[in-house]
Amino acid sequence: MRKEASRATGRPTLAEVAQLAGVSQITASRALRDVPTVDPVLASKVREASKALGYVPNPAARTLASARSQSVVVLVPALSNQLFIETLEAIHNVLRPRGYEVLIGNFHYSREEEEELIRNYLAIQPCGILLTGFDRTDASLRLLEANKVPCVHMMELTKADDVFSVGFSQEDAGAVVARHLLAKGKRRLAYVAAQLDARVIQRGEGFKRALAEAGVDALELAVPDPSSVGLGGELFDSLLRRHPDVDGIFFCNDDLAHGAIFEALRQGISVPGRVAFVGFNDLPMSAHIVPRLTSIHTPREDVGKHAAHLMLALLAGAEIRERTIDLGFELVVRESS
Amino acid sequence: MRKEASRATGRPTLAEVAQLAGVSQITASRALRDVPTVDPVLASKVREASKALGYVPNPAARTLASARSQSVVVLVPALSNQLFIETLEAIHNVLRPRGYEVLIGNFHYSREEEEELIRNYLAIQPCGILLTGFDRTDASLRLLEANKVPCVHMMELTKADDVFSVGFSQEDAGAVVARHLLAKGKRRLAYVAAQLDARVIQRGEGFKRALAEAGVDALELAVPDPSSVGLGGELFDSLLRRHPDVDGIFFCNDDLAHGAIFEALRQGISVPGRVAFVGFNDLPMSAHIVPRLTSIHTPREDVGKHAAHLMLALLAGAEIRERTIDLGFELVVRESS
DNA sequence: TCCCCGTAAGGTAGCGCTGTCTTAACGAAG
DNA sequence: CTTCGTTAAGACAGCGCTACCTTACGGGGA
Repeated sequence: MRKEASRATGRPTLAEVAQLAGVSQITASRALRDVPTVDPVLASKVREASKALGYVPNPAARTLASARSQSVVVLVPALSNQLFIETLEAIHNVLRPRGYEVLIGNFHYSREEEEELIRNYLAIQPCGILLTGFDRTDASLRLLEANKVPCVHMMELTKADDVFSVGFSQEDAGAVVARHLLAKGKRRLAYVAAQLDARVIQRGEGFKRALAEAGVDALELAVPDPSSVGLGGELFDSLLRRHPDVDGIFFCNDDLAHGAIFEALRQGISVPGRVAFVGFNDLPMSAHIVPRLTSIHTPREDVGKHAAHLMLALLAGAEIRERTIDLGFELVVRESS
Repeated sequence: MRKEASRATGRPTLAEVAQLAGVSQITASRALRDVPTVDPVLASKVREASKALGYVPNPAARTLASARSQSVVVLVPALSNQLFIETLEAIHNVLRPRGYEVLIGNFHYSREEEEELIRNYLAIQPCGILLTGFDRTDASLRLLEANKVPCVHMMELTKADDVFSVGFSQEDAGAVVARHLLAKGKRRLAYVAAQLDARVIQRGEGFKRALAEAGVDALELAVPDPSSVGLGGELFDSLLRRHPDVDGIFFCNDDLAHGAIFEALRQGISVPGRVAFVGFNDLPMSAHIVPRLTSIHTPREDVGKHAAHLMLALLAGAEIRERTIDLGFELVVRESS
């Protein structure tokens, strides 16, 4: 029986579980955390008692005592992009069933905002952080370093082997698009981009490098504004005015490409007859739009899944052989090119 | 100076702030929480000391001591629907700057999964819960009741005045669409729906009721499958086969309508000439698709914003006069009807 | 036979904060 | 001048859990 301290939550505590199981509190604690030094017989007694009482551990007490929460923070640059939603969902599906809380931070493509989020989230003593890409402020890096929180980087890869990353080569994807458009006989090619984050720039680099290797010049129209369907139409229109002879466009994401398709339809411009379009990410809509959009299919769910599993391995203190997981990408050729 | 207990986090604690400010620990605690019984002079001393040390409160300790966390749980039926993303973003923008953690639970349109989430999230002793709609299991209701967590319901409204809700009338929105299509001279009208949650059904009821009042029969094609662009095309196609004379369709959301527009374009069916389309939610793409889609614009950001503010008022113990906040909706007429 | 050491269980003492009760101080009323 | 009520500050005792250290026990080697 518990003493009637008015501040108690009323929920069963570890002490009650231990008492019912006839062991000490610390043994019950160890049994429920699967610490291997506990006699299996005692451990099962503890689990029975826990179930009988409907015991649920108090995360706050655990965090306070161990100076480490069961929360994993995930920082993404946007939620408006369906891409990251799918990654987050995959992360959730791995971590939640294993008792981890997933905290989402949206830094709106701002390094400063990301730094602020890191600063704030460190207060809750997360057991791990999943980050998007590698481009962040020095202060962010120092904070992460000083707090010794395991980090996994998503979406991009790196040569550095002291960091963990799960993703694919954005540059290679750009190059594949370039070669695809060249193979289709297109020669007057452009990269149209918005929201110029590191990955968007890498895609463009890969695209332009592959064109240069083929001896073809690349046009480019890149604006820092947030990406949107409407912007895609505008950018296509202004590119076309400046370069009426353009015959192939690589958009840095599908949203822009969708907007361009609508604009082309309005202007009566044939796609891919007069100009071919290629998008990036392969959002669900791209398979249905008229004309269906050729796009790079990115493994965003798998990125989330693998990143979460890598984090689990780090938390378990496992020896990691592969610090870089390249999940590749796939060019899905459809009607628009 | 702190004693060198190896288990300490190394971060400054409230005790150190209190010592530097020359007050007791509890006074420092009260000062930083803006408890009104603290002398303003002492309070400002405490705030200075806190800033000087770079003090950040430990949420776990606070939660353990007060038996209530600074976390607000938000339960939504889906993240794949852009609608809820915008609502979540608005909630974040209100609650995070005020020191609350926002925890997102996605119950995938499953009452059972929602119940499970409620059960699990109660373990962290959230200070409030934001819920979507009113349709949940009895066990869920009992859990919420028993734990005395303040709740705010989003998206739908209710007559019951012992609950807090922020949203708009889904039925009225359906009725407005019906009257709009009738005004356009359409007489062979259908409701096409997927993912039949309470709100989708309410929209259909409003639509059909308004048609009945005008003496017009309503066709209906409703499937429980998850909504998607592809499904919209399929549903439109099968409706058209069964009822080639249909001349106006209300889709339960924009995704379905977009898919139908693509399908119509493929089949060479004129929209709105032969059949008019109306969507629901007014996603960004609807203003750009060809033809631009008529839709009900729903105030999802405002729903999030107002729900969060209502929660803040509840947490502050304020007296709430308006327990129901009706934010309305707007029919945006475009080319498709 | 004794000692040492490895392993499993327990005792103890916090982690950092806040609820509750108590005390101190002060002005107003009798 | 005393008494009382009110407000502000502090003392104290946990909240529920786990890290750390200690103890108990048994087996193997000298």
